[in-house]
Amino acid sequence: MRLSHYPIQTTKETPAEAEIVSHQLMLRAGLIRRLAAGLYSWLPMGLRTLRKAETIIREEMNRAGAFEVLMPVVQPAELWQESGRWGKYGPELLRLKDRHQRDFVAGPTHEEVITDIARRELKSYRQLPVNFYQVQTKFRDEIRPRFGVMRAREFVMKDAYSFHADEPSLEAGYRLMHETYTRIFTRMGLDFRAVRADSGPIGGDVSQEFHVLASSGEDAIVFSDGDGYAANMEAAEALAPAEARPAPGEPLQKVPTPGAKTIEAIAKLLGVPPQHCLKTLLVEGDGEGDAAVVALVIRGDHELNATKAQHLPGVAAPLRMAGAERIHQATGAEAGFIGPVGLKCRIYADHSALAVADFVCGANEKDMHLTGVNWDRDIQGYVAADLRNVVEGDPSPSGQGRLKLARGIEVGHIFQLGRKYSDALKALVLDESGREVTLLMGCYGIGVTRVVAAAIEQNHDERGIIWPEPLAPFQVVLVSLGAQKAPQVRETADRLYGELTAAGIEVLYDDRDARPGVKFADAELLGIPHRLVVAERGLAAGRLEYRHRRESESVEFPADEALSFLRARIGH
RNA sequence: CGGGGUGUAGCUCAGCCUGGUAGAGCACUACGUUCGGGACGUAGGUGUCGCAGGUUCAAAUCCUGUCACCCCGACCA
Repeated sequence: MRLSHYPIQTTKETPAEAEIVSHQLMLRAGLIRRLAAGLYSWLPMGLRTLRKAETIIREEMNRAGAFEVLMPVVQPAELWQESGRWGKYGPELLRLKDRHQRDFVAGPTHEEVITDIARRELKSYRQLPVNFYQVQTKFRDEIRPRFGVMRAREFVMKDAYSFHADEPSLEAGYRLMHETYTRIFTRMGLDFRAVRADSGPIGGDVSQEFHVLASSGEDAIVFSDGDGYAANMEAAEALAPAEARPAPGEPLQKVPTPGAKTIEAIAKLLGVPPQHCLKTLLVEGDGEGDAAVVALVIRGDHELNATKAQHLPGVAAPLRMAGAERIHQATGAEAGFIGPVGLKCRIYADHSALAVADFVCGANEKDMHLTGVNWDRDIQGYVAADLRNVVEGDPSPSGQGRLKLARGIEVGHIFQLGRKYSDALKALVLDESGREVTLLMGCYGIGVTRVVAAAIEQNHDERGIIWPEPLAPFQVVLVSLGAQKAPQVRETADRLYGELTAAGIEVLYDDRDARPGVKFADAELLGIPHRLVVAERGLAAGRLEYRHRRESESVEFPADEALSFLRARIGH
């Protein structure tokens, strides 16, 4: 492709709207343009990369025996009513009416449609297992779209759905997708981790997320340095401390703590470390009276894990903190002075909070705290639970090593759905003995547009993008310098362009009448892996210049060996 | 949804406080010089100052409303 005729506009200045580096670089390199909040157009250069990602995904899905389909973006409300999600899905679901006032949705995902296909097409266990996938546009009306295509409202997703007659088959299909995703992200040249995700009350290892590691990632992920354990923060288990709790050594005392509503303030005021202060969070319960709130007690230096909390019996899901009125009703005090002593509501205490003796907590009385508090002696009827986020250095739940924290960008999610949709939509097949059985389902997503952004987030420098080679829009950028006044430069570059292209190499030929600085800067901003420079200087000696985007020094080589030289570099 | 902020040329922004002929840089067009790391000169085109009302002799500027966009928050008492 000749750059002189390629519709692309790069900019030196960073657009004000872009906060993270991938968004900035995608705009500066002219890969995408914003149409409205969370809606982006892909321009030719950007689309080439998006297609590369799609192609890798398709090849690996096909290799795994999945079948590509294409389902409608617009879906009838009836299907969503049938699955129950019409009522449950919040404002993220874009609802539309057609001219006949019939309700439709812009599909945020396609479980309903694929299950409808399955119940029509699948009649016998002999047709199973089967995996259908598509690469298609989704719409989710995000509260706050941001970070460009990283969290857009409209985005391209590869979604796959597998159907099985029994659990072992579902598990095998799930494992196959795990392998397939690993192949996909490996082929893309990304540094990624598969982590356990929150699998809900069902339990078991049925949901995993694939994260591209990047310091700017929105998600906290956790992994062990001593074994294979990896999970996202929501799902990462905090073990109970191994050491036994010391015996009570102090009497229970009430002390005035005027205005000290935070752990930090109390720790400072009373001169105790935060881990000896326990904080009591009141959340809404799922009942009336004493069951209207639930108390959660964690150590002052720990954070509540909302996902864990909302799975506890008696806690309303989704988790909501109790309002000031509820807090007053349940404790007689206000937030900041709450403690577990004397509470009538259900009390859950985090394992690590239970290991503390002679601790400080709120007195359930304004401007008062208790010191020398002890479990069992002063508080009874509590239940031990895992309530907190793990912290760096916690022991690995699977036994070996300590936990480390990292940031990740979720680019894939695989899930054993079970019968949730097949039950609701009555997707059944006949088994070997002629009995009707409900299909088991797995679903597997990859955010294709997000993968592109994540690749940049992980691979860039101050000059621009550094594409992993499998995702680069072009493999080679061929730069001619001074072609206007040196005909042999133009001739050589033209000939090289023809030869390399004929050899099947994707070449972006910068034949523009621009100054060297402009050409180099654009080549680096665009992140093309291999750069070939044709200039009068080297050509006089019969030499060309090569440089990889990741390297800082160029190398020269004989001009007539260009093809073999490049082939060796590209591995083509 | 709550709080904060911004809307002026294709882009980045100044001008607004203190009302008086709409600006700079980048980008774009032409010509000339330049040519191995985002050149320079000359000339040129470019605007419903987000939109609607209001105040005023006069509004980008003041007032009211409205729309759009951005940021923070919406668990950590």
